[in-house]
This record gives sequence, structure tokens and C-alpha cells, in this order.
Amino acid sequence: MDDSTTPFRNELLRSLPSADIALLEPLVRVPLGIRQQLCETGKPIQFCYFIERGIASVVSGRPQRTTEIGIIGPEGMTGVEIVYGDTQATFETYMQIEGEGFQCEAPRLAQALLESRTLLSLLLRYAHAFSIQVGSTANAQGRSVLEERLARWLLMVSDRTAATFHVTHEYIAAMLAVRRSGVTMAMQTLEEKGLIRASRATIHILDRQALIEAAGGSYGLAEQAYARLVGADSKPALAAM
Amino acid sequence: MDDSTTPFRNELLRSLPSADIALLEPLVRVPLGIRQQLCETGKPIQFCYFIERGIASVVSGRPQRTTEIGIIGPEGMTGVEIVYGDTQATFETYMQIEGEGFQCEAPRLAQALLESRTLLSLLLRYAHAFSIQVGSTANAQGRSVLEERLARWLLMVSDRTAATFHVTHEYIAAMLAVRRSGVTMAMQTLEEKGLIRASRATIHILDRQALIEAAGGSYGLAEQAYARLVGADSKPALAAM
DNA sequence: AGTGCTTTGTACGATTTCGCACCAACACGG
DNA sequence: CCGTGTTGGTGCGAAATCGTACAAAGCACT
Repeated sequence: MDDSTTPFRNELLRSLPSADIALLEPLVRVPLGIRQQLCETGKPIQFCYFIERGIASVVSGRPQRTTEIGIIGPEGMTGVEIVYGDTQATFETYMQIEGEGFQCEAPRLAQALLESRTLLSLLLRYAHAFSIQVGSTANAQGRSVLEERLARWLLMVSDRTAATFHVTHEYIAAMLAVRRSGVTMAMQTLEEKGLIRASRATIHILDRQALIEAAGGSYGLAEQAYARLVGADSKPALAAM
Repeated sequence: MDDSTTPFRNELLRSLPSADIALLEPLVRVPLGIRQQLCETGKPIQFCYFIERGIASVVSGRPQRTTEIGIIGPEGMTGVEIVYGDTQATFETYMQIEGEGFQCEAPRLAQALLESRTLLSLLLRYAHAFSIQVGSTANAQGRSVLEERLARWLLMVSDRTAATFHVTHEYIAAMLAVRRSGVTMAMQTLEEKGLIRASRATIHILDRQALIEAAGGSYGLAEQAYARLVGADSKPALAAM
């Protein structure tokens, strides 16, 4: 695993032994356009996507009252419900930043999970990390002011893309469940502090460390958990399972 | 399973075949006092508790900035991290309403999950339902006003205890991440509408259906998911796994 | 250069919630 | 029956955020 010859950028696929990859075939590389919907609430999950590039958002709530509860990039997969043994989607999932990913037939993944302990172990640990992210989001929504939540969100997105990425204030506002102009103002504050540089639909992270501080403690826990559970150092846990 | 002679009130224990119960032995019935801590962030989980009576809260955030992200009653268990294959607690968990539960040694549960598919299936489905609850909490924190969130919380607590239960405004305020006097006022509004009756540290649900409406859509999704995944109708899903 | 669309900046009053503080009502033990 | 601690009700100015609207700036296409 973590074979340098793997064609995968996706952290989960990179961590899987080739026998597990074989169980998931056919893995089809597909482009994922902006706003493309990957899961729809209540409907059966047809495909799980191992993101190679770009970001998907998992969103909860009735129309006009939705909030982002978690994001998924090249570190993860969509349709985690399959890992729990379910077949239908709980929340909406759609692409927030254009990219691409490997598409895996959901029933095949479900079957593979029954056949391979190592696959189950890894994806369970990812599901766990994702649920921690959701818990952190709940906490941030309740206890952090807009500027802190924005800082957290920018960090999470840049972790999964690059120091520079493209999103509009309107989008961010929808994700954070705030007013668009509120994002504009918070963004200006962060820019005045020299933490980011923003131009039309483009954001550049200048001072990552200071941004973490600006997030007021809302950033970090989920990221450390991911590193521990799925990251490079988690091999012993894999072996133990 | 669901044998009427079982001594269990806990929904998970009730749903397990006796062979799986045997794997969990010794299951020790212990009293769970108010504020008793069941999990501590970052520390190894020693015991998982299958709640028989009372309510535990899972709480996230640094001191002075904590929020409740989910609650656990006789429908569930504490220490779900074990189900994901982890050994340490992510969030704080402590009793919010006094009760009792069956204590299971965490390493034993971890081992049992490797040995029994049916046990793994059921607890995974519970972990899923719980993660959905957390997602709903994140949405409610971001998109619902205090009164709606209060209505949701009261419903969730009464679901797990009874139409009458005992909590102080101070506690509720800590859980919802709002001011204590904000809870007092929201409670008065609900009382004026005839949805609840409140006296010193006691709350009585009068009109459950109207309370659901007062929750503004924030209540229901997680509950339906639990019913589907773990409730009485979920047997086919169990068989399929 | 001109037109049209998207994105961002700015404004203003309204609403929600905050933080704090103080008092009243209640419960329990001596 | 009285003190003492807990819990709930109320008030006040401050802060955060809302909803809405409109203007300015950037970009694409002609």
C-alpha cells in the first residue's frame, strides 16, 4: 500500500492494498462538475465517489434552510452510508469545487466490505473521522462567530485543494448559513489582518497558522482525528484490526 | 431477539440475539448519577454503557465553549468510537439525567464486534443513526432560532424518558449554547402556546405534535432514520447484512 | 468601447441573542 | 419556622446577525 506507482491521489484508495482495490473494480475516473449532485436525500446511493480533486459538500436541512455539515475532498469518499451498511443517502451531497473522482458502484462496495476486513477497517475509520468533522461543525455553528467559522471553513477547503482556490462569497454564505454580505465583511477583516488575499471568486491563504488562531479553536480536532485514524501513521491500527 | 423475557430496556440489547449478548458478558448493571462522566476526550474508553434509563449528552468544544452535539438514552450506547474500531473517546460524554445502564468492557466489545456479524451490523446501524443525529444538530444550530432548537431538544429528551422529566434551564442553556435567560423566555413562549407545562426543574410535554411543528422542521429526520435503521422494522436490513 | 451578467462592497433598520446583574420564588435542612 | 442555596423571571445596553436593496467593480462576449 501507499505504493508510489498507484495512479491514485485519493488518500483512501492510496491506503488500500491492491487486493482491496481489485474488489472495488470497476473504478471509473469521472469528471465532477460544479453543483453536480452525488447523493440525494432519501434516494438509494448508486455510486460512491473517491474524490481525486475538488470538494463535495454534505448538506442538511429543508430547502432554504440548508447548512453544510461536512466537506469531502481527496482525503475521503462520498456515500459513507454504504460503509454503515445502509443503502440510501441521508443528506444531499454535491460538488462545491469542480474536480474529478473514481466512481464505484455502491452495491459492489457494499459487497466488498463484507469480503475484506482491511477495507472495512479503513473505511470505518474514515466514516469515524467524518462523523467527528460533523460534530465539530455542530460545535462551531453554536459557539463560534462568523469570522471564526469562516476561518475554519477556509482552512478546511485549502487543506483539500491548495493555498489558492475559487469560491464566491455567495457559496460560502450558503455553506455557513449566514448572509452573503456577512461573508464579505468577515473576509475583509481577515484580509486586513493579512491572513488571506481575496479577489473576485478567488481566495489565497497567506498565513495559515494565524488563520488557525483566527478560527478560535474550532479548527484542529477533526483534522487531528483524521490524521490519526486514516493518515500515514494509522498503519498499526490497521494491523491491529 | 426482542424476546419478551429479556431483562433489558435498552433497545440495542433487546435487538441482539442471545448469542451476541453472551459475547458482551459480563454486562453489569450500574447506576449512572447526574453529571457522571462516561467518556473523556482523548482518553481510552474503558467501558461502553448501554443506557437503560436516563440520558447522556455528548459534548464538543473547549471548556467554556462546549455544545451538545448529540444525546443518548435507552435507545443507544455510549462510546460508539469502539464500533468504528477506535479505542479512545473523541468527545466528552456525561449523564444529563440520572439513570442506569449496562456497563460493558470496551476491549470485550471490540473483540465481540470482530466475532459477530450481527452485532457489528446492529451497532454500525446505531452509529449511523447517531451520526445523523449529530448532523441534524449541526443544521439546527445554524438555521434554527432558539425556540425551535428548544422544542427539538425537549422532544428528543422526552422521547428517551417520558412526557415529564427534570432539567434546569441552566442545563438546557449549556446544551443549546445559549443564555440561560434565553431558555427561560423561550420556555415561557412554548408554555403560553400550551405546548408544555414547566415548573421548577420540571418539564411536562402537553402537545407533542404541536411541539414538533414548533421545532420548525429540525425534529424528525434523525428519529426516522433511527426507526428505520435500528427500530423494529429494521430486521430485513439485519438479515441482508 | 459597449452590453450584460456575475460578484463584491456598502448601507440601514429590524431582530435575535448576548452578558450581566438583580430579585423573587421555591426547596431543603436545622 | 427560618436561613441558605438553587432555580427561575426580568431588565438593560451591547453585539452579532438578518433581510433587503442598490451601487460599484470585474469579466465575457460582441
